Amino acid sequence: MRPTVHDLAQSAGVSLATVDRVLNNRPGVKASTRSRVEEAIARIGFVRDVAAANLAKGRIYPLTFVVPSGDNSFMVSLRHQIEEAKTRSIAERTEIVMVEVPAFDAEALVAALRALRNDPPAGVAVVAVDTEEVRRELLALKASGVAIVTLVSDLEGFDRDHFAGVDNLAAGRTAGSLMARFLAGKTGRIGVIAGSMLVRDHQDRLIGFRERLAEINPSLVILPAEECHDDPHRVDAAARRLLAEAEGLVGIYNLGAGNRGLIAALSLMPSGPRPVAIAHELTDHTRAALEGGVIDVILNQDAGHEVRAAIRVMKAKSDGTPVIAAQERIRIDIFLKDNLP
Amino acid sequence: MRPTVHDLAQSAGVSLATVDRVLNNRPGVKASTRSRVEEAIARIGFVRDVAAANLAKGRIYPLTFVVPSGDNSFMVSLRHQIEEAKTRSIAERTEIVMVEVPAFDAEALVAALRALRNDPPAGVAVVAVDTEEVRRELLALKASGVAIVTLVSDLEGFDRDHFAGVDNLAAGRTAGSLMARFLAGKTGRIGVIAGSMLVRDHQDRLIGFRERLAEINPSLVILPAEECHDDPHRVDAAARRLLAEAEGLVGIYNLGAGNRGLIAALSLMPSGPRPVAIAHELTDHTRAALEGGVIDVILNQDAGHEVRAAIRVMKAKSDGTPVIAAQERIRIDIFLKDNLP
DNA sequence: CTGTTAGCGCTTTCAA
DNA sequence: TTGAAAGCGCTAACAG
Repeated sequence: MRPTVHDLAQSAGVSLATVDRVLNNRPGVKASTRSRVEEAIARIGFVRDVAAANLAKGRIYPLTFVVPSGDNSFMVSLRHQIEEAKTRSIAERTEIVMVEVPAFDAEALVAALRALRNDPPAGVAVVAVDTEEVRRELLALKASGVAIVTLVSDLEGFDRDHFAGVDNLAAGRTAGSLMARFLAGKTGRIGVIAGSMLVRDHQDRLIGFRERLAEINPSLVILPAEECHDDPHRVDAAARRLLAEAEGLVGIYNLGAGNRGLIAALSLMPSGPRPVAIAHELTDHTRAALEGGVIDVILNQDAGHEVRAAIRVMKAKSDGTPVIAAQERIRIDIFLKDNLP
Repeated sequence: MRPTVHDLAQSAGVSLATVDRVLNNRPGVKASTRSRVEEAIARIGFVRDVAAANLAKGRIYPLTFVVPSGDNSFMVSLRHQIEEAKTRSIAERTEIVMVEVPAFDAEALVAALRALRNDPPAGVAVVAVDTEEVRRELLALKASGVAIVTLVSDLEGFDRDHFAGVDNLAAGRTAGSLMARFLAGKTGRIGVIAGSMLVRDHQDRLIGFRERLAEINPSLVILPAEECHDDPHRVDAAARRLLAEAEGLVGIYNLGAGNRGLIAALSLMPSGPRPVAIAHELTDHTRAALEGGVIDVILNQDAGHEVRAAIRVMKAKSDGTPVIAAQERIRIDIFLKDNLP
């Protein structure tokens, strides 16, 4: 039988209450008594039963997700996954609140975070815009004991508890590799469509893409990125322009959202060889485009995994429990039409 | 406050014991009383607290993994992950036993499974060889209430509770796609190395690979698969033969284990264009080969994920709790040197 | 067939 | 600074 608090109390020659005080390092224990208990813990190999502790405490984990509003497919799916997680709240002892703020709006984000100060949750998961103010606000929360998880987009050099998202530089490099390999030495122009170069993820993807493409096949000409703000209409227009104007457009990479526009433009092309098309995020639209051969590769981050990982990490951090690092790492999924889930 | 058994008992006008009986559908409750309680459950929205139940029951989940012995890197890593899981046993209330049986040895497997009959665990996860006897043995365990999870390799049409592994037909198709796309219309010969054509996984991979390659570029000639029984030395020899003999060997696919042999053979090639090389399972060796450009693509199944999924599913099945399907699905990971974890 | 009562391992008043 | 005792939500004897 694994030792319990009773065994521990007996073994240390103190009462249950004292054991509990030491275990939860609460004040009011003489240093000598404390060390006597700690010694006993080591001696009998006591490991505290978190489930029992949570039961006794009636503990639930109040967790807040702060995410962008708007109808970008990926964010829609992220929010959907948060709703799904709410479904599991009773079983997982969580109480999840989702706060939506306008995308790319630092002030709104700051306000939302500040509002959490009054009644701080156990953890905050946030799709962060990177400004000084945002960092300050998150730091303040962290200082008051809130576990901070950055979601999807990380804050460079910021001491969050965890990042639940992918390495976008690596994602860009992966796109570059696949583009170059699929073109196998061919030369020509590559069109790039981005959301906004003000967002870190997109910057990183572009940098990685260019780097890798240049490494493998420097003869390819990468056209300047078209910023379409994740808007399908603008993506559509930009893609048409690229396809019509660029002589020898052999590849096209949409590193942002708005794939519906890309798919529409590609689908309208006259038959004949299509450029290699690579985009991000698996949605109903991109899945259909992959299956139909309109898009060749989809790079994906699993929103469900991100949300579940964020929750597990916030809970773990909030009670000092270890996390399984490999489990919480978010992969850069590469989907061809052949390995769709 | 969420309703408890007390509320339920009161609301149904019965005692705690009766509530408990219907909750765990134990016998000895009049049908009318039972329905009265069930009604109350629905009325007040009672959801049972599994953690508290487990505490009261002192419940632990005895789980048995039956896996092949031998030094194939993937199986080594699978066993390592099982050991890792043991590490978490106290927290997860599991008691994990790992039984090793010689690879591909149906009789030994049957014997190992039969031995579980005396004291059946809550769940069995097994890397199964597909024979009638094995199926019969697993069915018998299932009939006595044991949750059955097939690991890595599934049993076609068998009613297991879950399969924790990848779709190998899809994996083969993915390999075929990548091979064809990387070769971009080039013609030539493709060498294939397999472990054993008696194993379902390998059959499936080969079928998928051929199919897909033929669809995309029928001019490629796929050489007959060399069966090397996952042995690095034999793989090495086979690869050398292929590289030396085959005029215009443009690609090589190892769908089995023994990648050390493949890597050795490729590394010894005179400089000049190498064939596109695709293999399975990310290990220290294949990682280094990817990084060094010796291998182009590694398809992977995450052994850690498989083990964790198997455990979660066995626990869930064993107490009738739902599983999060998307979380337990094992992906076909595609690794290039750019997106290594 | 149904109910009473004493726990599971830990926390939390309330006294001392 | 310490301890005794009641209780978290559920289960399990043991009586009736």
